[in-house]
Amino acid sequence: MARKPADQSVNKDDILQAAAHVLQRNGYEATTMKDIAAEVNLTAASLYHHFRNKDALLLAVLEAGIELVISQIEPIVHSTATSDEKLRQMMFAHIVSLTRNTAVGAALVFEIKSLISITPPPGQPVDPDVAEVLERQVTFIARRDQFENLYRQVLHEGITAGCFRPVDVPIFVKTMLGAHNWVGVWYRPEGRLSGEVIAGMMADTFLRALQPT
Amino acid sequence: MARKPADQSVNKDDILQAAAHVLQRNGYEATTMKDIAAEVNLTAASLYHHFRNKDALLLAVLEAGIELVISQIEPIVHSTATSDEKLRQMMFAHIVSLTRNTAVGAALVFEIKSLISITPPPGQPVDPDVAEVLERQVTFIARRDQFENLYRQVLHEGITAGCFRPVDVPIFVKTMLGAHNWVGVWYRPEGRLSGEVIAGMMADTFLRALQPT
DNA sequence: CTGGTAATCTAATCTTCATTAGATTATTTT
DNA sequence: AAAATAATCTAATGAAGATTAGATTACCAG
Repeated sequence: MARKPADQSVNKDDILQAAAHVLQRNGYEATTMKDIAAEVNLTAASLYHHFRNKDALLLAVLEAGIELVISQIEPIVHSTATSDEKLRQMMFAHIVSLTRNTAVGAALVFEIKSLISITPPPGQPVDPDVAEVLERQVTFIARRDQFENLYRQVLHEGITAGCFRPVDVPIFVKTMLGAHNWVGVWYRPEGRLSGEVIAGMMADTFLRALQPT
Repeated sequence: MARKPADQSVNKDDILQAAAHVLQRNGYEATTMKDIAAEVNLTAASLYHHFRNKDALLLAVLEAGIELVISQIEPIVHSTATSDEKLRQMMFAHIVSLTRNTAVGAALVFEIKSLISITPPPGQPVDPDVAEVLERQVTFIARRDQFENLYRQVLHEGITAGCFRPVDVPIFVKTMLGAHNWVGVWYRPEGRLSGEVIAGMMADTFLRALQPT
């Protein structure tokens, strides 16, 4: 009993998807390797063939999530649209993305903390595996900041252009992002409204809030 | 080595505070009874004198949190102020409260999921302890809904009065609450702005978004 | 004072994981 | 088709952590 035929064997991506699902359901600490493995019909031990350890797996989920979102938002920032159009598009894309992939969306919201609390062990000798995870963790946080910066840039740009009223940019962005992130938590595909409709409404909310008086 | 002198012995409230802190730091699953106990200079075993089990303790933290917030928001809803004044006061109070007690605030945001995932064991016989926790869990969720309803009420009221533009109330409320909840995550007392200033800005944001055109 | 109760402690117990070791078998390369 | 590699499995191992059992001691009511 060992290797399955090629077309049944899972790849990293399958595992990431599965992990994202389980993560959404249970949260990081409550998610066991066994749970994840079960989703793809493997045993827990098999996962170690694909990922160093549980932390590395989690991190991979988050990395994939943030990269996906960034890849959708970044082009908009560098487009030639006006600031308010840019912002609308960014919010729309971001929110729709979260509703499409609530698993990753919720993971992004909820698991950062687990992530942050992986502190380097007080002793001197650092296990290379741990070191790598630590490193990627830092990179991930940096990536999140870059993402937040995309919104900040557009805001600044718009304020300077007089297209938006002057607001405290960092606070306004946190306000928006909080609202957005939360969507990944409460949105249900079978709910009353589609992701697109919701995204439109929310974008409206924040754009109106920015209208110069 | 046993009972400490009365003035050094801890009460439930001390433990709740401690639990809230640790919870904020580590998240539910990663928080050990030992961690909590350590904050109040007890051993893990001693906590069981005060709480049935870990779930009951967590629940107590969340219950205290939501009750605190509701107690601050509810009177405003029933005051005689105009809808927009009410809403401003509600948001202000809510956000300030979250910045004052980030421990509980963050717990409220993050731990709902742990809470929700305590599903009744598939078998028939239900441990009375588990039953009680389950029951309180339902009550807690109901309480959260009631809280959300306070915001909905005021929104409706304001829209009917023509004081706010017509928005999709449920979505707008989720948008606001997402933004608010998130404050409990990023706010740092040593940060650039005070809780009050932040609360004011955020309230502004949403009130402008509601202005009839 | 003396018994009763409350609050703690220490020392198990019992599970639940993550992770590792050591096979086993499918695919691919040569 | 033999050798190398990849993907799995089963069966440990080990540690962490919740919970329980059984003292022990402080404080209070009579």
